[in-house]
Amino acid sequence: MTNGSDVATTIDDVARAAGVSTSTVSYVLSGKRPISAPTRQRVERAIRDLGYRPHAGARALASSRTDVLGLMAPLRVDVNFSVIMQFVTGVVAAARTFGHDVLLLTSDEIADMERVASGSMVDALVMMDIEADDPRVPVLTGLSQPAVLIGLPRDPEGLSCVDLDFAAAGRLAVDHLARLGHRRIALIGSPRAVMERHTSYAERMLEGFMRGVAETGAQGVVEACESSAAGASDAVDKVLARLPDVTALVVHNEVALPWVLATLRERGRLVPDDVSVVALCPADVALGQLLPLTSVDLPAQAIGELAVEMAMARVVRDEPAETRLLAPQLVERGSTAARPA
Amino acid sequence: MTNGSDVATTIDDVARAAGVSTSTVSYVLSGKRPISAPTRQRVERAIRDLGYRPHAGARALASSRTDVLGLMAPLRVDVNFSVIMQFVTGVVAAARTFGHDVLLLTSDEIADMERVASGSMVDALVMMDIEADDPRVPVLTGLSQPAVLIGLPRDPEGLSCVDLDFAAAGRLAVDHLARLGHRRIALIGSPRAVMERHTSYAERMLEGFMRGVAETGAQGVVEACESSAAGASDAVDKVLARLPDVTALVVHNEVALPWVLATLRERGRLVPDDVSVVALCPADVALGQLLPLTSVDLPAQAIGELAVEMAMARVVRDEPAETRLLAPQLVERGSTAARPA
DNA sequence: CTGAAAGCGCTAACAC
DNA sequence: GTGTTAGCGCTTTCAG
Repeated sequence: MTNGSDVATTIDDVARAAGVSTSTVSYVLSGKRPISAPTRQRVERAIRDLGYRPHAGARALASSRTDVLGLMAPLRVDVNFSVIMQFVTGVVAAARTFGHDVLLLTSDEIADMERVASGSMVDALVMMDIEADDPRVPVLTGLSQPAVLIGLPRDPEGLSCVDLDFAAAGRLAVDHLARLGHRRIALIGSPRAVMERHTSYAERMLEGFMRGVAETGAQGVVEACESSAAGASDAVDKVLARLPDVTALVVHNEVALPWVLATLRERGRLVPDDVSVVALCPADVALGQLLPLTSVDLPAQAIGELAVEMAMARVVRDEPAETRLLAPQLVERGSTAARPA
Repeated sequence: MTNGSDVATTIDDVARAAGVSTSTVSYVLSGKRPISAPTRQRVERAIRDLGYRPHAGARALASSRTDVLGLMAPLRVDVNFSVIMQFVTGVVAAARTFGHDVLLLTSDEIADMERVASGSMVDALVMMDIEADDPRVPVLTGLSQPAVLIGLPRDPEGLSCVDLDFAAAGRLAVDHLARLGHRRIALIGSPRAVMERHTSYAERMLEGFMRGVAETGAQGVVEACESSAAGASDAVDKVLARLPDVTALVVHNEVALPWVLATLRERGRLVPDDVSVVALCPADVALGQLLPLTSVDLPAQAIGELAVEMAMARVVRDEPAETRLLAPQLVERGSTAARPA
């Protein structure tokens, strides 16, 4: 008897059916005050029998909590859909474990952010694809909901941040290669557009790479890389032109990865015999290549989950903002070897 | 003076500031009754000055409209994140043009669907990844919100459906190849898991392909294909074993595409000289390969947009359900040629 | 063209 | 351990 009609059953219907007051029903639902076992059972019975569902809007109005999380995942040029989706997946899954749903925004417009926040549609916001001087950050600070940034702006202004420690990741990749004896190392990085808008992760990765080559005394070159077959072979060729005896590549571009490898083969450079390759990408991408790649893992899904946990900590327990940079992990899988003689 | 404090300004504040009644403010906002120019301006001024935003929950409670669209995009095994994201993008963008936001569900659980619908969190639902006998469909029918399926179940039960006409797409690919003289054609399709759960698009594609080979009197073989380098080369090798003199391939697997092409090269089969390839995928994927591929376009984003339009038509204008299958379009790009002598 | 006021369905004091 | 009730902020009759 789950209410076939079109007028939804209300909390009062339940109360009447269970022979209790509305507040009692509310309290068995929220658990915010003790209810005797018998009443609780009568109420639960009535809820089931009537197929009762609290009205989200009414609840939000009365409690000023929406149980919805806003996720801003701007789909800018050259972002990798597949990786974004991994973040999103992590966010949605984690949100559900906190009883929250996710409102998805795919623009990077401040206006959208404000609409959702000031309109009280969400309890908190998670923002992806943060730039060094992201204009959203100062606005975010003024909102009444807490926000978590996936990425690290130059000035977090007291907001929570979470991300892979890309600077450490860049270093880690270089250090691994240096330890294998490599002295000429190239970074095949993000598309130019990503760099030009000063995307947080790309800049930090670059910084870590540069510091790595500097401190190991290696010779390093950097090439941006568009996310296409043409862009990848272009980048590889430029590297080979600038550093003909390059023996190691760090690749930070999931889409280009297959094409980078294909181009290397075409140019007669064997991996890992002639040239070692370290990828910075989600593990499944590294594993899905023809030759499983040694990689620094980008735990996109885990970062998404963490972002939600940090957001909920602020919503529920009113904890202070914090910044968490995950230590990178390198897994050897066979695309790296000692420098050729 | 956009209200720095933490208590949000209400419609009453605006009314007071503008020297009108609350209903007048409400009506300038909704446009549901004529307002004289002077009052309208006073109200709009007050709204701007106070930085007023209607409370979404209150509005939903009073009007029983949420201006939110539910999108169920189940992340099942072997779905292609990148393609899903294209659908999602289309849905979100289109929703915004109707003044709606999007609540994203990534599970395929009926319970989640019912929660957001019965809890009045959404005005309508859009469901992706529909199976032939999808258990969500009968439940959907009983909800008070309209739903649009992206895909085509065996029995739509009066729900709106929209999708590429995959059967026609399969036929179109085969017909194109047959016209070029090809007589032995293979379909490299979706991963086994996708077929096994009777995913709507995969089954219809297969059906179109089969009908195509049957009616053109060609010889056809079909291989499932896992979405990895290994899976792709495996599928290609199986095809070559079963049909050594195959001269044409239809590939319906975005992720495997690069690896299929790589494997063909490794086996010494040149595209399009020895073997023609037609891909069924979004245009950008076909264009992003080393050799731009002749393809039947999967207009994922456009389908997402259409789904929203159909949903809104039902919400706003209460139009009846309809099924729309988009006619496939084939674009020649150089991966297909006449059958070799 | 504008106002007054009755809810929408729920939560959270405040009572007992 | 339970009930009563005053809002939460908005929409929408009903009146004028």
